[in-house]
Amino acid sequence: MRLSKSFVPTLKEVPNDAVVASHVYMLRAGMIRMLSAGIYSFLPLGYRVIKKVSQIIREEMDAIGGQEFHLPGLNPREIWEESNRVEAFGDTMFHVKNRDYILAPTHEEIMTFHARNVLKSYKDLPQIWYQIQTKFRNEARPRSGVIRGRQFLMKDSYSFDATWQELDKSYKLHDEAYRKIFDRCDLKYFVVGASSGAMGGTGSEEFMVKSDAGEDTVAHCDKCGYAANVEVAQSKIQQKNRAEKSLDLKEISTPNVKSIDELCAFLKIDETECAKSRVYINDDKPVLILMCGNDEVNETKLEKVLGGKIRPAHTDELKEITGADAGSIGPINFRGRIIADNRLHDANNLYSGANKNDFHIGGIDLKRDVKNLEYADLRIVRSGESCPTCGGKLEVFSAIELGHIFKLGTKYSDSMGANFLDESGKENPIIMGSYGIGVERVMACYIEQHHDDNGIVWDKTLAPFQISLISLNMKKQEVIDASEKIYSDLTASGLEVLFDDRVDAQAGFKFKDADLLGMPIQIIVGDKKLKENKVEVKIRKTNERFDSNLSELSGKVTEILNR
RNA sequence: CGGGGCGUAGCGUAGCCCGGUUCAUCGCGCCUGCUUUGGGAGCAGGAGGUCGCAGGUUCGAAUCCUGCCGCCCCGACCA
Repeated sequence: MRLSKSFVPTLKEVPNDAVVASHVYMLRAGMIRMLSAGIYSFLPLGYRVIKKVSQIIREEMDAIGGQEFHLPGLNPREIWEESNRVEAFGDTMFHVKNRDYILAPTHEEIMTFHARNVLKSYKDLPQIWYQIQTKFRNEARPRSGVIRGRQFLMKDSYSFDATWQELDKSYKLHDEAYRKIFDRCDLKYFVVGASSGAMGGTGSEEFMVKSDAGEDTVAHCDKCGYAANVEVAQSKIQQKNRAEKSLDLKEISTPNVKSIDELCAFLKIDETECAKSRVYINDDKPVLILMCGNDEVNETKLEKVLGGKIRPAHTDELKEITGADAGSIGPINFRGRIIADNRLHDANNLYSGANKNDFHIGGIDLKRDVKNLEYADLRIVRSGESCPTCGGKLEVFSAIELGHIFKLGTKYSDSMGANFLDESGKENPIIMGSYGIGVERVMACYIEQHHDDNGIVWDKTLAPFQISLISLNMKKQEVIDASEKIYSDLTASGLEVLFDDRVDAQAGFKFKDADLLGMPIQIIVGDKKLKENKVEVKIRKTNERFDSNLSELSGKVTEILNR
C-alpha cells in the first residue's frame, strides 16, 4: 500500500480525549476515529489489524470444530422476552424506536432459536456455533477508547451438548483454543478461574490482561497462577495473636483522633492493635463491622455473609445508631449485630471507638467483652500479601477482561424450549456453553503491552503490514527507482509492505511516522547508501539497524520475519 | 445515574476571574512558490472560526447568568 494514496491520518500530538496508551496510539496512528462516545470507526490501517485478529480467532475456532454464522444485529424483541432478558438487560439494551426490535447485545437467544426444533436428536450433538460480529450495548459510561464501547466486535460461540460431560469437553476445547488465540496474539494474560469468579454459575473462566485501563481489580500470584477478582480474593495473612493476659477495659480521651493512623500515633500503638469500625445498613438494620487496623471492608464478601442489600450508613445515621461520629465508633455498647473479620478472631487488648466522640476504649477482649460476636472473611486483599495457594506474593492490579468462557447449562434451552431426544427417547433440554472474546480488546491490549514512547511495536502476526518501506527522497530518480523496485519485489513475494512514497514529507517526518505505526521491519532507502547498492534495515522492536545489499534484502527480511 | 473537569480552525492551545484598541492568540497541520532532503525542515505569501447550542444581562459577551448538548476522568452499573 502506498502511503501517498492512503488514508492514514497520523497525529503528532495526543488528542485531548485520549488517556490510555492504546487509545492514544490508535488515534495517533490513524487507525480509529471516534464518531460518538463509545462508537468508533476503524480506518483502513486499524481495520487490517481487526481482520488479522479475527482470522486468528477464526482459525482456532474452526480447529475445534466451530462453524461460523453470520447473525442479524437487529432482533425482534419477542425472542428476548422468551428468556426474560429484555428486563435483565434493562437500560443496557438498545431499543429501536419505530419498530419492536432491539439491537442485539449478545446472541444466546438467536443461536438457541436456530438450535431448537432443528437439533432434535442426541445424534445432532455436539455442535459449536460461532460468529464474529458487532454487538450493541447502551453502556452508561463508555471509556478507554475501544476498550469499552457502545458498539463492539465480539467473537461469541455457543456449544450444544447432550450431557454435562460433553459440555465439559466443549468447554475444555474452548479453554485450549482461547489460550492458543491469545498466545498467537502475543498477549500476556492470565486466567481467573471458576471457583473465584464473581459470576457464580456452574463454571467459568475469565481471560484477563493486566492494565491500568482495566475495569476489574484482580489479585494474582505469578508463582502458582492463582488469580481471583478482589471481590472474592483471599490471602494468607497473620491473625492477630491473643495475648495471654487480657487487660481491663479503659476509656481514653482522644481529642480529634479519628483515623486509625491518628489513633496509632496518639497512643503509640501498632495498627494491628486497633479494631476499625464500619457501620453498614443491611435491609434497614445496622451492622457493625470490625476490621483489623487499616484493613478495608470488602463489600462483596460482606453482602454474601449478610444476604440482602447493604450500604454504608450515612453520617447522620451513625450518630443516631451509635451516639458518635465516624472515628469514635466501636463494639462496646453497640446495639445490634456485630461481625468481625477473621483476622481479629478472639483477639484481646484491642483499641476501638467508645461510641462517644473524642473517646476510645482500650483493653477490649472480643471474647470477653462482645457478646454474640460473629466472624467472617471480610477484608480486601492487598498487594504483597501471601498467596492462599502457594504462599508466594500476591499482586493486586487492574485488568481488562479479554475473554470469558462459561458453562451456561440449560438456562436458554429451558426457557426457549430447545430440547432433544436422548438415546432412550426421553426429551431433555440441550446443555449449552457460551464463550466470548472482545476483538477490539485484543487489539487494544496488544498495544497496551507492546508500545514505547515513539509508538506501537507490532509483531508480524498482528501488524497491519510487515514492512515499512521508507523512501527518503521521492524527488531523486535513483531513490525512486530503487524503492519502487523493492516495493514490487517484496509485494510480489507475498509480503505486506507499506510504502512511504510521499514526495513532500521530510526524512525525519517519515521516520517518526514509521515508528508510530510500528511495523516490525523498516527498510530505509536513501541516496547515500544506494551508491553502495545498499539500504538500511531497522527492526522496530529492538531498534537494531544494519545495512543490506539490495540483492540480499528479500532474503534477510524473510529471515527476520521468520525468526 | 451521582461527583469533578473540559468545549475557542483538522489537532494542540492563549485569552475567560477583572466584559470594551492584542479581540479572536500561538504552535502543528493545510494551500501556492522557491529552497531543503538520514530523525516531525527554511523563507515568502495564503486559506480556514456560528469562540459547543439556545436564551438572558449589558450600550457592548469567547468572557457574566440560566438551560441544554457533547466529550473526558472518578464512582455506581455491567449479560
